[in-house]
Amino acid sequence: MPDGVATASKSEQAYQAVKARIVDGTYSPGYRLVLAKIAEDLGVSVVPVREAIRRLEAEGLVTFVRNVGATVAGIDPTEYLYTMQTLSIVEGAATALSAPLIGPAAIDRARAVNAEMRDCLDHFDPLRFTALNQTFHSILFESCPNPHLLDLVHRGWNRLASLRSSTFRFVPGRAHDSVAEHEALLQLIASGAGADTIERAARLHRSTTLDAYLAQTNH
Amino acid sequence: MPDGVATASKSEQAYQAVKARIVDGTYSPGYRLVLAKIAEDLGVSVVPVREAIRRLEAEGLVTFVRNVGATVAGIDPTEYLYTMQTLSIVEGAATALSAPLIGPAAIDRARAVNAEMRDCLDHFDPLRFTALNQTFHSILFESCPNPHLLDLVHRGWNRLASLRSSTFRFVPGRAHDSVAEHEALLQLIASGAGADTIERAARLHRSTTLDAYLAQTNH
DNA sequence: GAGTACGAAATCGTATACGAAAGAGTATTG
DNA sequence: CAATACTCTTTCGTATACGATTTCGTACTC
Repeated sequence: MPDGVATASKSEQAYQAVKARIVDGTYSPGYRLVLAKIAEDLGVSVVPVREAIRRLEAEGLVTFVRNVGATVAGIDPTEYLYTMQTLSIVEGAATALSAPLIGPAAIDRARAVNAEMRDCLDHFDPLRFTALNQTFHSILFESCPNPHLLDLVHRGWNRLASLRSSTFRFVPGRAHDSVAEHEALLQLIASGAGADTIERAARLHRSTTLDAYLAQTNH
Repeated sequence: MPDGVATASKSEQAYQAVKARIVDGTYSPGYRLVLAKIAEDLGVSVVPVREAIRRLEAEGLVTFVRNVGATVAGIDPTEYLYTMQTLSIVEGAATALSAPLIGPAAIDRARAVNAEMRDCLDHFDPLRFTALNQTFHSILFESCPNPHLLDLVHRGWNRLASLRSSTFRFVPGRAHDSVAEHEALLQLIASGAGADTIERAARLHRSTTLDAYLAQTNH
């Protein structure tokens, strides 16, 4: 036993490392992922790297073509639309299932996060706004008792994270609406509204973001 | 070039082969999947088999523990519930998105399939009933224009197929209701009902099946 | 000059081999 | 007799090596 903590497998290390580089934008969409090169960079052999890449492919973060190679998944607007639509569906449902299990403390936390988001609008801090936005939504859906559904939500967010770094542009007007919608959503949850109502509101919130994106790019 | 058709990779072959054996019940839940043994059976080495197993793990068909091995995924009622619930959500949405794109011809086909299902009830042919049921639902959601969502639906069905072979018991009463619900669903779609209405109906249909299962096992 | 055929380089796909971890069974000791 | 330590077996994890496939550059021909 080299140390106290359980050492992650090489394959897992490679997965985490490559995923991190994709999500944070070091490897931007279209970047060619050469197995041998990544293996050398990480100090492991190609076999675990290959496994990591295929996992990332399954999550939609990379595109893999047989006998040709892997590239960081692209960003075409159609893909973005489909991903957002799917996320709106699964996240809406996850939020609705979470709602009855969200305690007053979590609601307060979410409200505080949303207040910070409002501040970010005044100080124009899009990066922090985006990070807080993810935190806010996490609070709402993390209590979802269905782990499969929760996993789908996480995958959707990851996918978007990799796309966002290059395509998402902060739209002040939309961001303002977003904060207001968040508050409305919290009130719905606090008031013990029905699952259908909450699901509809959560889904609408995301759909509206999608519409804003489309209006911005596709005119 | 060995032959005209594109030859599948060993890894893909292994994936298909093991998946088929799980879905058709040759490998039932709990079955221990030893890499070396499968590799020998399929006439390939362990590397592609390992890749196949990990893909199946990502789809929820097998459980994998590091340094211990893989087993065909279990069937505990909680898992079943979560899977069905998730499927009801994504399939409901996929069906709603499909609805406007389903032509009269497809509706007729679906109606014919449903009629055959009714026959199966008279002749008591649960196996064929189950197969037809899948065909029926496929017709409804296959037109879904969102490929990500469609993929989630397929994964859900696969997952259930592997569980069903050992847990699902055919319940005549429920099956009868099911046929009636199918007809109602078709009428909704044919009448051009709104997406919300169709989604709700499709989801309810699956939830009811889930309830029937729970009533049967969890008393 | 454009298009095609050929060959070399790059990269992936998979087999083989060996080291590492976990589990089972057994001997030993209190 | 129970508990523990130890070894042996099984199986996985990963490195290395080599064959297969694709791609790109270059020369050749029409």
